[in-house]
Amino acid sequence: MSEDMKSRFRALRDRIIELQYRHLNDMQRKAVLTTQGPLLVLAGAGSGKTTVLVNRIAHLLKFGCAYGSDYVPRDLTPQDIASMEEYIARCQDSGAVIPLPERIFALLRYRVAFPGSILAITFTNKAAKEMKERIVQLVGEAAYDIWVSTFHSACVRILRREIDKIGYSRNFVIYDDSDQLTVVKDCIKELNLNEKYYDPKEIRNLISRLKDQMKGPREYVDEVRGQFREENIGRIYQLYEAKLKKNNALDFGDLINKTIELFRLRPDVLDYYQKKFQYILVDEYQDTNMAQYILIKMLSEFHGNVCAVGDDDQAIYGWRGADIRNILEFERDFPSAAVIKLEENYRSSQTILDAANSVIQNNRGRKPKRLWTQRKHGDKVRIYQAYDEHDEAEFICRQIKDLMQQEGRRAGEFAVLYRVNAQSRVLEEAMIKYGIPYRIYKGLRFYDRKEIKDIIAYLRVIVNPADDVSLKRIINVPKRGIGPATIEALEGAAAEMEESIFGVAIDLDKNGVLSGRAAASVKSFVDLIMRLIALKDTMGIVDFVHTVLEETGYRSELEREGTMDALARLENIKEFISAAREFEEANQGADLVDFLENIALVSDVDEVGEDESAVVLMTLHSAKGLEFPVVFMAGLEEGLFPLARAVDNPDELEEERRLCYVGLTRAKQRLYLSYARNRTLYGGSMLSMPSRFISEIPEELVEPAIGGYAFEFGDSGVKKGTSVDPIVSFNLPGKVTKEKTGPSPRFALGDKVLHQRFGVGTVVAMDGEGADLRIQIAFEQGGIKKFMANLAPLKKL
DNA sequence: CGGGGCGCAGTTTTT
DNA sequence: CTGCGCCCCG
Repeated sequence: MSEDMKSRFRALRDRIIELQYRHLNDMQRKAVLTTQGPLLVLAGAGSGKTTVLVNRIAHLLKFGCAYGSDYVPRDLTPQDIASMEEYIARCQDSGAVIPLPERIFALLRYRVAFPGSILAITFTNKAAKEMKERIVQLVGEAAYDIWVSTFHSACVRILRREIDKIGYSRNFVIYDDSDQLTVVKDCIKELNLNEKYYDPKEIRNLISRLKDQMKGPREYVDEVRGQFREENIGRIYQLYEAKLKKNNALDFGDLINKTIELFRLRPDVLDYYQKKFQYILVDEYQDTNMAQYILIKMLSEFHGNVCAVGDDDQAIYGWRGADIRNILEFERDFPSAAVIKLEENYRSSQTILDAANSVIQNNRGRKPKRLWTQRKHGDKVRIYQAYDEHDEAEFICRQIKDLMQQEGRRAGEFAVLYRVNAQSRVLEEAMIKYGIPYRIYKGLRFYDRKEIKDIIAYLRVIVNPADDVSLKRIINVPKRGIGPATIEALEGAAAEMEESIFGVAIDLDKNGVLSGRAAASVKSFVDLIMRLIALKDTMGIVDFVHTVLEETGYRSELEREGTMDALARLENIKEFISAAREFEEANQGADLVDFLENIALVSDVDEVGEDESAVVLMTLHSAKGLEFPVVFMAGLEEGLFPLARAVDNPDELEEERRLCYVGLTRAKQRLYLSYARNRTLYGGSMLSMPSRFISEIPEELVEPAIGGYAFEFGDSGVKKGTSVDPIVSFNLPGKVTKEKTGPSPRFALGDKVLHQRFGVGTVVAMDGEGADLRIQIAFEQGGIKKFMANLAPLKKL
């Protein structure tokens, strides 16, 4: 075969492969076709990164490493060249992707990937599921063997097979953060420390963060040597680790760290997985922590094909241990990495993107990016200055109603985003008042409910009787006469004998730890558990859950209670059972261990944003990854967003700004930003300045929303003379006219005043002067309220 | 052991 | 203003 023909073939091959991805933009296509070596895809918001990931995986399965390679099939004929040319011509004429003729397809493929050699990591199970579905659409059933999962699921999958090699039993249970908290509390108690000085939540979080950085108790203690309190925390951590180990339990951090430990201790195991995973893809790379980075680094060592996709501007989980340096330093960590930026946005109007670009530009230490779109500029960003949070909420509701009426929008097209969950209540009340269907998406997980945790604890004990934490939870639920003293005796004996509580309880006859009535109660509990253990493999999961509920008396107890609360719990249990049924149907042959694992790792019982008929209310964090035609961002006030505690910490402030960026880029068509001058939060009221993020948006991109109170942007949240200029300045015709924003009327103590909202009242206190005059008014109805005299809609009577 | 009262804290939460 | 955790009393 002539060199000429070879190079002709390569050129045609590459051209044909490119044509397969003509529906992608140039950068997306490049990301799909760059299969060899490390690759960082910086995917801006709405830039189609999932499309890239999915197509990339499909491409690996279909064409392997053909593109750009030297490979030329041996049996290539001049005829083939001709038909390749003809195919290209046909494609170009039709403008569509014509199915590849069999022969050409065969010529193009080179070292195609096995599904089992691809590992695709996502951050949520939902994302994993969606990705898998989309891959199935492209390549069919081959997709089932691809490892598309979260870090945690992938690690569990490995550990279930191999963890016995590092001294755990393979039926380990997974502790979620509330289990962690229980253990931490136990530790504090056991060490005779005071929960006042050793806040369990704080310590739980610290332990998690340490694990994210792969720091064990030893490393921590070394670090804090000489600091009394920290040393004690180190002791708590140490004990915590011992307890988990003893209970044969792993927490979320362990899932990653034990996998790393396994790989370090057993090079043969590492070798197997390194060779297995020829291609590794990591989505949301900006949210990875150090341990996860190390894991990826280890796994990719052999083949070196890591594709990290993410957006440093959307890194909003630093407080959860995510380390933004992972994405910023990818090129250093993976030398010779290619970097591709996806900046074309398919979601928002240019105006919205410009606003988002302007805000995020104020962050240092980011990868320069600028989102753009081929779409129209669209509407300006509307800003509403509300008198207070009620006014703000009502504005949002009025606006939603108007848009539904005038533009025929459905409720599902709107999202209201806020910084803290506490903001949702007022919004919710307004939604009710205006008769707008809404859904609040709260982080409250279904599985966190007491009754569900109880059932789960039963199931865990049945699977793993060494699980003291779960055992203690249910040993006396429902009441069966095993009080705190009894439990303490069992626990003490267990510690002494280096046994689990259940291990002690099962041997009461021999060890004589208890006697009399307590012993009898414990014995019957042990019998109950033994009976259930014997039954667990004789029936399906759903039947077994029913059996547990009957045998333990849990259900009858609730039925007996008969209160509203008990009924709600029974409802939740029903829901749990239907979740179990769903799981059973979707996973034929899965056992109880699998089910429990699913519970621990999968939180989203109900899907977000699937409901077309309701406005969705959620925090900015929860909104990540979603999009809505109309977005309201509420509470853009200094002190709330950015949060007060973030303003004097540059890193935290930047994270707040990224959060703002995430919020802005959720909007497809319309974007509203609002803030309240008077906000009551947590019982205390505060006077707030508009968020600096508002003033970071150029004036020409914004306009005041109708009906707001006049505002002048000299009062931007940032002091004059700092980097942010007070840029927006206009007055609105609206509820409040200029006279009311000018020099405040001279109020005196005892004056009767009329407030637009609260009606008639009497001035009872004054503080400050001029524009800063604060005034307290006792209303005839509604009590005493505080105002800024020159802002409040007040009239002297 | 359960309920009521008190005191206190109170970002964000993919696993 | 909530929600909870804890303590005390019946």
